[in-house]
Formats: sequence, structure tokens, C-alpha cells
Amino acid sequence: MAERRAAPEKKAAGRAAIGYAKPRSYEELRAVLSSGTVHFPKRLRQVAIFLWQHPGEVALGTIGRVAEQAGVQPSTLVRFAQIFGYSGFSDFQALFKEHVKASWPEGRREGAEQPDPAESDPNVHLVKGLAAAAQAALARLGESFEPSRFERMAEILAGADLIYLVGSKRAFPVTAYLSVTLLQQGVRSVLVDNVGSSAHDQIGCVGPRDAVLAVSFSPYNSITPDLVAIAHERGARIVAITDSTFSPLVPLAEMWLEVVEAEFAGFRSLSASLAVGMALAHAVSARRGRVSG
Amino acid sequence: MAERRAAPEKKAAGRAAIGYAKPRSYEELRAVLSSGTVHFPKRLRQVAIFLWQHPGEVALGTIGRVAEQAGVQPSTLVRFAQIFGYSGFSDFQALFKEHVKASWPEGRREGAEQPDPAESDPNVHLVKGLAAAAQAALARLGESFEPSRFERMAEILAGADLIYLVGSKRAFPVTAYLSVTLLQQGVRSVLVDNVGSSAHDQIGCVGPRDAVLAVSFSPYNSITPDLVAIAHERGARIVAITDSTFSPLVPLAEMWLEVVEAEFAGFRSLSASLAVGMALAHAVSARRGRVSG
DNA sequence: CCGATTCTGGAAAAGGACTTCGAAAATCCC
DNA sequence: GGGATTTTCGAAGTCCTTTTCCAGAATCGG
Repeated sequence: MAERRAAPEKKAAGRAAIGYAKPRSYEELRAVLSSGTVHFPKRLRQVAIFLWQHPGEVALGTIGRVAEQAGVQPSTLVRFAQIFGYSGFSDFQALFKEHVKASWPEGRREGAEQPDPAESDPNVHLVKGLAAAAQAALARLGESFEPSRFERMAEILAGADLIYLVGSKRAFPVTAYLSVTLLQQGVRSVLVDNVGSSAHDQIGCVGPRDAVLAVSFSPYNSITPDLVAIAHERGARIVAITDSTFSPLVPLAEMWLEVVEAEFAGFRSLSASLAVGMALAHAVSARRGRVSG
Repeated sequence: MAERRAAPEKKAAGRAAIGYAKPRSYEELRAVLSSGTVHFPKRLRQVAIFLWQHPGEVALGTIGRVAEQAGVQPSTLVRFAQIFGYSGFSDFQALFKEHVKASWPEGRREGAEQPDPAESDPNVHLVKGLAAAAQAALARLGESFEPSRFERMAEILAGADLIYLVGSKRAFPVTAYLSVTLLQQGVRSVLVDNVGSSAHDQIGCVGPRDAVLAVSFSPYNSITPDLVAIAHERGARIVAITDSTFSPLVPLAEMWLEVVEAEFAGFRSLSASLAVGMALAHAVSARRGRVSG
């Protein structure tokens, strides 16, 4: 197979220009195909057209089936894939599989969209409203996320001897889930849950080598700031997840992240906080793994 | 990937064992699985749950990959397929392929998606991925929500003397938030939190006028089913939020809702469950207000 | 019109996926 | 508690899929 560069003055005769980098995604492949700069001979063009029109068949079928439907020999498909730099059809097919898989769970739109008459049902309205609010909060999270601050928080937590998780009322589910997750990942942590009103005593045991992750949302009338203040006095490193710069946690914390939750019908979602929390857990566990592994 | 024809005279092994005709479509399979009349041993149940929750993976993957993701041996998948009367996994897989292919409209044209340059930061990727997964789960929730079942659950809970909230591990944050919310709304409830290992004693106090709201996700290896079973014996009304028809809570519950959470990097979101939980809390409180006000 | 190059088709080899099977483990039942 | 049954595991075997390869056909250029 002789190498030839895309000749500028050539009429792009015959041979497809292999000057193209191997497409790494289905979208890239489509872009290349639609650019029109590649001129294929008859059979290969047939292949390109079929791929374009029936990506699902390509993803789900065998080379034999695809070849049959496209009206070519299996070996033609292999050659086509190799022109784009793949080792063979299997490699090439993975692109399609990935694409279909990626758009499967969420892209499931079955049947025609009917204007839902049940929308007037107050329950449906409530659930959809709560879901929409949570989605909005998650979308904002994706936009306003600050990687460098997140990074610092993860570093602080990963460097701690023991991680204390503090959060009450609304914030408690977040710390509770964090506790479950961190323990599953083998990261030692203490959930300050105030069982037996022992929260002050629990937090009274923190030392300079420990870290506290505090979660709190407005109104800031819980005992969380008190507990964090104690930990602060004892020299622990403090990081926080909260919903405004006016939170009493902010002056105490070495680093903090702002996560604004959405509200609907008086109920606040926790989705964004949970997502950040999970990401933190993962980041901490990853750093720990590196150190102790 | 080997695609092989059904051998004509194979011994139709387990088929008689459960007496089900071979499902001819994916929908039929789902119907049989959800009928709840089939009782699988542990590994086969694991398979059923995975098939239920990840049809895309089954359709696109090889037997090896699917087995790995489901946490079983490849041969287990073959046995599962044969129980339903198929000659092997390939035959069975064709069902899934067809289903995926059918719900892939050919004329799909997606807009140009530019990859965010900051996306390469692993932290950003993680947070955005978790957020996207949660959003997907919430979107699904909006589509598959069943108002009538929700209504019944709210009625049951509203009519109860005392509401017991049961959930452990991952599910605990959901019940915890429910507890906070219900108490705020003036609805009497008990969070069964197993502090002091007193969960069995707590649940031992339920009576026929009480209701239990249980939350559990796969793998169903927590103590939640045990506790619910006790409550069931004592005549309490049971409702559940869980993620498949194979949950041990389903046979115990008078009414249940399926909420499938999304997963990313091994972390499951709780967004959809929390949204449903909040909606339930609101609905219950609204009904109570009507009665007692 | 003829030579050189490229493209195509088909068969054989290589590779991998699926299936089968028997022993070990777990579970059930008396 | 012990035997019988069911279930699971793991590896060997079989078959299909994929790839490679080359001769013949088609096309391009002179």
C-alpha cells in the first residue's frame, strides 16, 4: 500500500487521501465523510453511503450482515476501515457501538410525543417540577464549577489523617452519603451525626492532622457552624460545601465550594451537592490510592 | 462475535422447569421478568437485574463483557438464556439487538458538539459526568412516572398512624431527608436508623395502623428486607421505592415505585429517588392537612 | 491502443466468541 | 446433621467471524 500525500493540484483521483488522522469518535467520522474531500471508488463509496444511513446496523450487526446489506464483500469493509487507519472492521465498529451505547439510555424516545393530559395531575406536576428544578441545579453546577478550588479541597481531605463529616438538617443526607461512599472506598471518615447529642464530644477529638468537611445551606441556624468553629480552634483543616459567601462556614474554611441548589414548591433538591460530594469522594480516594498503594 | 444458528435438536433444558414459552420480543421478555412469578437463584437473579437495567450493554457487548459487568461467569449467561428456551446467548442477545435497533430512528441528525477544552481536566469530567448522569435519571423519572401508583402510595402513607422510614447504605440518605422533611411538615415519622443496633426493636413496635416506607437499591444485601418482613408480619402497610421488580421489597409491598438511578464512574446518584421522596412527603402532608385541619 | 496501477472478489488462515461439560460449592429437605 | 439436589465455576472444545492474501477485472494515463 503506497503512501501518498493529498496532492494539492491533483484532481483527487482514485486513491482516498490518507492524510486524514484516524477519527476517534463517530462524530469525527461523520465530519470527515460529509466534508466531501474524500473521493472513493465505487464499492467504497457504497460502503460510505451505507454507514452514513444505517449506523445502527453497523453497530449491531456482523461484518457479514453489514456487507450483505451494503451490497459488498466483507473484505471491502475491512479495506474501508483500514483506509481510515483502523486495524480492521472490529476496531472500526467499536466507534459505532460506542455511539449507539452513549445515546441509548437518555436518547430513548419511544413513540410519538403526546401532549400529556396527565400533566394537570398535581402529583405529576410536582414530580416533574422537582425533577426539573434538580436538573437546573445540576446544569448550573456544570457551568460554574471551579476545578482549581475543587482540587485544593480534595488535596486537603486526602492529606488528612481522619475526615470528619459535619452536616445537619437538610445537609445531613449529603454527609451521610459521603460517609457511606468514603468508607466503601476504604477512606477513614467519621460521620458526626449527633446521636446521643455527642456531636460536640466527637468534634472535640479532632486534631491538627484531621480535616473537617462541613456542608450547610441557608438558613444557617443549625449547629454545624458551632461544631466547625470548635474544630477550627483545635487546628483541624476545614473545607466546606455551602450555598453562599455569607455562610458562617466561609470564614472558618480553608477552602470552600459554592453549590446552589434549586427549589420547587418549598422543597430543595440535593442533587448538585450530592454530585459534588461524590466527585470529592472519588478524588480523595484516588489520591489516597496513589499514596498508600 | 460469534453469531450462530440455533441447533435444531438441542435438549430443551430448563424450559419445562418454569413452564414459560420462549419470549419472542424484548417487551415480552420484560413482561415475563416483571411478572414476578419466576424465582431465580442468586447468580441468575443478578443476571436478570443487569439485563433489566442495562439492555444497551447487553445488545452491544460480547458475552464476556456482559458477564464481567454483571459480575457472573459467561456460562451463567448461557444458562439464563437456555432457561428461557433459547439455544444460547447469541440467540438471546438478538432480542436485545433488535430492540435497540428498532428504537434507533435512521434519520437521526445530531448537531455539532464541540468538546470543551477544559473537559480534559479529570475533575471537571467527573463532576460533569456525575451531573449528566443525575440529569438523565431525572429525565427518565419524568417520562416513566406513574401517577396512579404514586397516588396510592401517598394515600397509604397519609392514612397511617405513624410512618416508619427504612433504608440502609445508599438508601439511607433518602430516608434521612424524608425524615427531616416530614417532621418539618408536622407529619409524625420514625427514621429507622439502626443506631445502637435497635432497628429490629424499632420495627418490632409497628402495628396494623402504621405504614412503612422502605427504600432499597440493588444489590439488595442490606438488612432492609428483613426489617420490612417483620413489619409485614405485624400487619403494617408497606410501600417501597426500589429500582427493579426483583427487589425483595416488591413481594412485601402493597404498592411500590420503580426509580432507576444513573451511574457514573461507579457512583450512583440519588437525585431521582430524592425527587420522588420529596413529592411523596408533600403529597402526604397535603392529605394530612386536609384531614386534620 | 497498450501498459501500469488500482480496485474488487473470493477462498483460506487466524483468531476469538460461544458453548459444553464435569467437578466443586452451596442450598434444600428430611 | 447428613444426604440429595441444585447451582456455580472454570476450562476445553467447537464453530463462526474476521482478517489476510492474491489473481483477475477495471480504470487511468500516455
